[in-house]
Amino acid sequence: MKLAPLIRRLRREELPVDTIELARFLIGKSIVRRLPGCRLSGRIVEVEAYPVGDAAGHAFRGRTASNRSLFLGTGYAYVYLSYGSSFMLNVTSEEPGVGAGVLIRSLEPMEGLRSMERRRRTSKLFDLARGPGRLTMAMDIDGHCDGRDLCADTTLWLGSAVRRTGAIGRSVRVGLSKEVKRLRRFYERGSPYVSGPRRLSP
DNA sequence: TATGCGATATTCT
DNA sequence: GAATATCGCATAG
Repeated sequence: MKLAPLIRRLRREELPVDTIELARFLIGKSIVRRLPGCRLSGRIVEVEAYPVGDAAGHAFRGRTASNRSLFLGTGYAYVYLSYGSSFMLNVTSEEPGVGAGVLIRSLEPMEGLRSMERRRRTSKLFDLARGPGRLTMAMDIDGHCDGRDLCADTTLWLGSAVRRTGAIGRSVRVGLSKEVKRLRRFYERGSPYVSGPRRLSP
C-alpha cells in the first residue's frame, strides 16, 4: 500500500487554534516521521486536550525551561519524559505565548510496521502504538523532537487524513489526579487501536 | 478482563 | 523529598 502520495502536509492555517477544537480535529489525521532509510506513519485515533487553566496541564504554573515549547503557538511539538521512561508527544495549541496542547495517546500504525516492531520488541499490531509512551517508542520520538514545527519540519510532521474519519467519542482523561471529571479525551469510536480501560471507549 | 505494583529520571517544592 | 499526562508483568477471578 503506497500511502505517501495520499498524505498531504497540513498547513498551520488549517489547524484550529482552540485547544479543544484542535483535539477533535486531530482525530483521523496522520503523524509522519522520516528516519534515515525509512518512513513511519500512523493515524491518530486518541488524544487528550490540556487547555489553558487546566490544573493537570504542564503549563498551569507558567513557563519554565522544560515546558517552554507549549508556549510556541499552534502546531509545534512538545515532547517530554514521563515517569523516567516514557516520552510523550503533544501538539501545541493557542496563540504564541499561551501555554496549552493536545497529548497524542494512540496511533493506528500505517507505514513502517517492521521498523516499529523492532523498536517496540513486539509484533502485535494492536500494541505497537497504543498508548502515549508506546507510540513515541514506535515512532522513534524523543527529546530531540521537542519544539519542532510540525507544519514545516522534514522529519516529523502532521498530515491529512487518509480515509474518512469515524464517529468521535468523548470521555474523561486517563491517569490523572487533578481535573479528573473533565471530558477532554477524544477517540475514534470502534477503533481497536485506542488505549485505556474499555469502559472509557464505548 | 481487571487490578496492582515496581522501575525509572526529571522537575519543582 | 515528593510527585508524575506510563509500561509491562504478575496475579486473581
